[in-house]
Amino acid sequence: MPPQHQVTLAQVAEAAGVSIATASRAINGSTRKVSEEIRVRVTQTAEELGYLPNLSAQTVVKGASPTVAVLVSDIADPYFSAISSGIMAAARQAGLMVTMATSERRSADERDMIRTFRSQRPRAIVVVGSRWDQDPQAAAIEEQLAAYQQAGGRVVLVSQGPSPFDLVEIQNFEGAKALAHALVDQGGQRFGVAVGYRRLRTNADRLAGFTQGLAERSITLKEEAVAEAAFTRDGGYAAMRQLLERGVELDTVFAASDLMAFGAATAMREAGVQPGAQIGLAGFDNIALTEDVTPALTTVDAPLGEIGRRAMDLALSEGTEPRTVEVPTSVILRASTPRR
Amino acid sequence: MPPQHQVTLAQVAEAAGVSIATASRAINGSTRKVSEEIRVRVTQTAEELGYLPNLSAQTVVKGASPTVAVLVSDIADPYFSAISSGIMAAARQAGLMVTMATSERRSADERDMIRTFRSQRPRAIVVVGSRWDQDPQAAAIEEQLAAYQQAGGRVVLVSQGPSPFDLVEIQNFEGAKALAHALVDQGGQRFGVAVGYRRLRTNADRLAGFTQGLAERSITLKEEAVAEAAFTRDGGYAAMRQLLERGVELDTVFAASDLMAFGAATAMREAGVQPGAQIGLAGFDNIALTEDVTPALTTVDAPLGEIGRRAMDLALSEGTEPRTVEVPTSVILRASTPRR
DNA sequence: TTGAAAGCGATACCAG
DNA sequence: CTGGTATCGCTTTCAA
Repeated sequence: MPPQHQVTLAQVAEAAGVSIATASRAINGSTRKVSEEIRVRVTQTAEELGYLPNLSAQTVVKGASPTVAVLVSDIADPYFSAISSGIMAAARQAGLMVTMATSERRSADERDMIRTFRSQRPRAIVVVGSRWDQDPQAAAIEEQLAAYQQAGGRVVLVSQGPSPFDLVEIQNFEGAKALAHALVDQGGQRFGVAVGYRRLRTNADRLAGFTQGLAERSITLKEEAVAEAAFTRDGGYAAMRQLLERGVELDTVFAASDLMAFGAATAMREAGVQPGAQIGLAGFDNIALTEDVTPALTTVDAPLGEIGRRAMDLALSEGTEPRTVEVPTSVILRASTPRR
Repeated sequence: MPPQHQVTLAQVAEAAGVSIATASRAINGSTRKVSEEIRVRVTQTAEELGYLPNLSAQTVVKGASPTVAVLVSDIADPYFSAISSGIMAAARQAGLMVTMATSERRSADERDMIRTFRSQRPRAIVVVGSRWDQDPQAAAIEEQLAAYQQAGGRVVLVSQGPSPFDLVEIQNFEGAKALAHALVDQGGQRFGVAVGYRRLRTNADRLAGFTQGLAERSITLKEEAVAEAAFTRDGGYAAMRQLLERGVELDTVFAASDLMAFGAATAMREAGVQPGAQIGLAGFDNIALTEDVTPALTTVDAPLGEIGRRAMDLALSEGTEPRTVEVPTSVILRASTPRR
C-alpha cells in the first residue's frame, strides 16, 4: 500500500500561525471556543492547503469511526440492493459512511467479515439476511456480534427473531398467510409452492404462513405440491420444473420470492403453460419490475427501502434493550393471478 | 459516538510477557523475525483475549487504509449493483474492505463524497457512472480525484474517455451500432429510440452508435422518432408514451437501457401494443431478468460483473500511466425482436 | 531475535 | 479563548 502524503493539521496550524490545538478546534470544534477571526483564518488556510482531516487519526483517539458496516448476502440481488439503498440513504443523512461486504450466503465467511468489521470500530453493524436453522456458524457469529456490542457498538439484524440484538423483522408468515387468503378468495383451489431451502428461516416462515392461510380456508397443501430449491431465480426455475414433472394438478403457484417467481414463470412457459392463464403465479417482496413483466406479478409487498431506513434508525438510536421493529407486508394482486 | 473499549496490543503483549513491538511483529509481522515459540504464544494470547487489531491505528501509521472506496449513482439499479458485486468480489479476494456511497446522480454530492472518501485514505477510489456533458461540477470532481492520485492513491473510472485516470469503458457506441445492424438484418425498417437524457454520455453514445448503425444500412433515424426522458425505468415508460403519442410509425424501438426497455414495454401494453409483435423492442446492458420477461428482451450484453472486476484489477495494479480497458459488448437477439 | 522509544495525525485536558 | 502536552493504538527504526 503506497503511503499517501497529505496535508496535516500541523501544517495548517503552522501556516495559519496558531497552535495545533486551536487549529483542531477551529476545524472540528466540538465545543466551539474559537474567536471568529481565528476560525476564519484557519479554515481558509485549510482550504487553500487542501487539508482533509485524517479520519483514521480521529477514530484512534475517539475510539469509534463515523461508519456503519453492512453485511448482505448478495448485493446483485434486487432484494438486498433495495434494502442497502435505504440503509445508505439513511446513513448519508446521519453523516455516516458505509462499509459494505457480501457474504454470498457462506456463513463461515460471514463470521470473518464481522471480525474485519469490528477491526474498523464502526458505530454500528447491520446484518441483512435470513437466519439458517442449524447453522454451525451461528454461535460464532453471534459471539462476535455480542462482543462488539459489549464493547459499545450497536448491532442491528434484518432477519428473524428471537434475537438478542435490535431486529427488523419482515412479516413473512403473516404476509404469506394473507396471500393465501387472497388467492383462495379469487377462486384458487389447487395450490403449489416453489420454495427456497427451508433451512433458511425466510422460506420456512413463508411456507408455513401460506400453508396455514390455506388451512384456514380448509385447503390442505399436500407435501407433493411443494418443491424446494435454491432461493434464487434459478431455484425458482428448478422448483417449478419439479412441480411440472411431478404432474401435480395445479391452478396456482406461490413462489417464495419474486426472483423465484420469475424463474418459475420461465419454466412454465418452456413447458407450454402460460403463467396467469392456466396456472396463476404469485411471488413475495415486490421488487422492481414485478409490475413490468407480463402478466404483472401478484406479490406480497415488503417495503424494502423502508426496511433499510428502519434498520439505520435502530442503529442510530441509543436504547440498551434490544428492540424489534415489525415491518408489515401487504398483498398486491395483479394479473398473474386472475380471478377464476 | 460511544467510545468502544477493546483489547489492545499492549494488553496482549503484557499478558504474553513480551514487548509491544514483539507482539506487533508476531501478529502482523511484515518481515517475520519472531521465534516460532513466541509467535505461537502471542497469537494464542491474542485469541484468548479476543484481540482485534485496530485498523485505524494501523492506517494512521501506515498512511493508507486497506480499503477501496466505491461511488455509484444508485445501488438499487441492477446495472450498478451488478458492477458493485463484481467489485466487491474482487476486493475481497485482494483482502480489501469496500466503503461505498451513492451519489444519486447529483454531481454536487459526488464531489463531497469524494472528499469524504479521501479522508479515509483508501487505497483506491472507483467511480462508476456516466459522465455528464457540461457538468458544472466536473472540474471540481476531477480536481479532487487528481489531488488524491497525486497523494499516492489510485483512481479508476467506469465511464467514458478521454480520462486522465484509469478507465474501464463500455463499448456503448459499438454495441448500439452492432445492434442496429442486427435489427435491420432481421427486417426492421422503421425505428424509434427511447433514450435517457443525452447530457449523459452513455445515452449520447448509444444513440449515436445506433444512428450510425442504421445509417450504414441506409436508414435515417428521424429526430421525431427519438424520445428523450430520464435514464430509468420510468423514463423508458415516459419516452415510449411520447413516441406513441407522436404517432410515428414504428416497427422497432431501441431503448437505451434494459431498465428503460422494461418501462417502454409497459407503456406499449397500456396502449394496446404487444412488444415483440406489432413493435419490436430492444434494450442495452443485459441485466438480470431480461431472459425471464415475455417476450424475452433483445439486448446488448455488457458483462457487468466483469466490468467491476476489471475496475478492481486496475485499482490494484501499479502502473503510473493512465490506462483504458475497453469492455466489449455483444448483441443478444431474443423474442422481443422477431424476424420480420 | 527482542525491547525501548520515536513517531503517525488528531483530540482533549489542563494551565495560562 | 489559546497553547502545551499527554494520549489513542500501532508500526518501525535503532540498539542491545
